[in-house]
Amino acid sequence: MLQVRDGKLQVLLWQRAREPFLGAWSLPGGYLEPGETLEQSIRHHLAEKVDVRELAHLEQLETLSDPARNPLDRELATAYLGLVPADVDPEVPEDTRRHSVSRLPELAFDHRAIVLAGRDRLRAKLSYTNIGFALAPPVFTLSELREIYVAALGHEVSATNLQRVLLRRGVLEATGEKREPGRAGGRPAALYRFRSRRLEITDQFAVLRPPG
Amino acid sequence: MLQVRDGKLQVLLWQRAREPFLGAWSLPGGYLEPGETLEQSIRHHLAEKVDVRELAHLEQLETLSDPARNPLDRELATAYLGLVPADVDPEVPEDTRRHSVSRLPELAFDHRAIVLAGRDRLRAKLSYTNIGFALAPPVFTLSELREIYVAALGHEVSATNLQRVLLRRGVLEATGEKREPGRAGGRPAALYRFRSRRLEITDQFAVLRPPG
DNA sequence: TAGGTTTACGACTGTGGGGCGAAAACCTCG
DNA sequence: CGAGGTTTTCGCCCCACAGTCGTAAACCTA
Repeated sequence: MLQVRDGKLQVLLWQRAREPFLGAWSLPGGYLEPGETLEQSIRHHLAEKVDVRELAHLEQLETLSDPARNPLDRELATAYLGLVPADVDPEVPEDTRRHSVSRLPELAFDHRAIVLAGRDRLRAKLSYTNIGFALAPPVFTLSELREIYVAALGHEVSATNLQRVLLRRGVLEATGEKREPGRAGGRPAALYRFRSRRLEITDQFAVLRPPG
Repeated sequence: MLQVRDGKLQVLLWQRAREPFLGAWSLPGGYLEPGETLEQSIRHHLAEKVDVRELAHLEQLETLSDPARNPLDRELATAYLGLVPADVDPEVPEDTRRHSVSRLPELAFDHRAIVLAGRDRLRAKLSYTNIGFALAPPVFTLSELREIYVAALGHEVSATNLQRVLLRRGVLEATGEKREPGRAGGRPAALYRFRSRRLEITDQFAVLRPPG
């Protein structure tokens, strides 16, 4: 479960309560119950830690099958990527915390690789889909959106380009309102929202398109 | 297992020998053995049907978990996409055949959706990676490569653009040789090969690149 | 040697991302 | 109430690169 907070991309982790890797930080999850789909299982286990209704996007990453990934027992795991908007701040239990993805502690199992794979998937999709809707609040200014992109992508982003690209593709639309001219002075910023809150591919890959 | 043959994108199917879906066409596969990774299991089950050494590329697609996907029993399945170059023509057993992806018969389980997902994954990666190496023979002319792309993508492709794009990206390199001026007359075509035979991303997604 | 066929390659066009600087719209302070 | 500072917005120019087209090259057959 990734989220942008305090200008950093963070991941929700909790401390394992049993062997193997007792006490180590790990991704939330658990065993699949009979009659459940994997997605239902993810939501179900996540609901024990946080408010799942805030989950704006959930997609499957990969199924790990290395026989040695669990030293005690043979175990398969299917990893999912979940995204939560930057403005939600749900309470979490004592054993659960958010960690910056750029400075992860030691993680149990192959969870470090999973987190990095999720980060990379997110970065790629930020460029060619509207997936930003799952990281941004319902309405926002362009500079707020820029900060979210900077945190998630890990490099500078030009506000000018961001606006041009997302508007041209029809990803964003102006609400018509302006942010209350707050504390710091400066021109009041226009408010935008994502036109759709479902994943859509907005940049058909560059080359070899069908003619016409 | 996808392959371009006779100008069409084809998929390897076999007829099920037991319930459920007895007699229906289905994707090759089988149960995971203890100590195996999923990829080893795929190769192992595929080897019973065809020569696995010809498999130029293999990647995981998705894990299916709908409890109703198998009417008789609860069963998870992890789908893989395998690619075979157009020039290999391995013998297959009696119960196994290749079908055009654009005209699939009734398939067992959710296998139809898997085949279409594999096709779509292939089409996307043809545009932004060098994955063509897994569909093309070791050396080829540009028009041969064009036909492969046309079959896989399902629409016309300009040979001029294909050459420019793949050469500029450094995906292709000329062998220096020319095809034997064969039967039909015309200028003899230069031969090319893929510079690498491992999957590489060659088109970093269009937008919001790091500055510099 | 003329005509047909296939391949190769150059020139031109258009789309869209990236950079930059000026203008707009607010604040605060003197 | 105006000057100066800050933040946002917008227009202009550049350029990389995909897409189109037309012509030249290099082979065949008759």
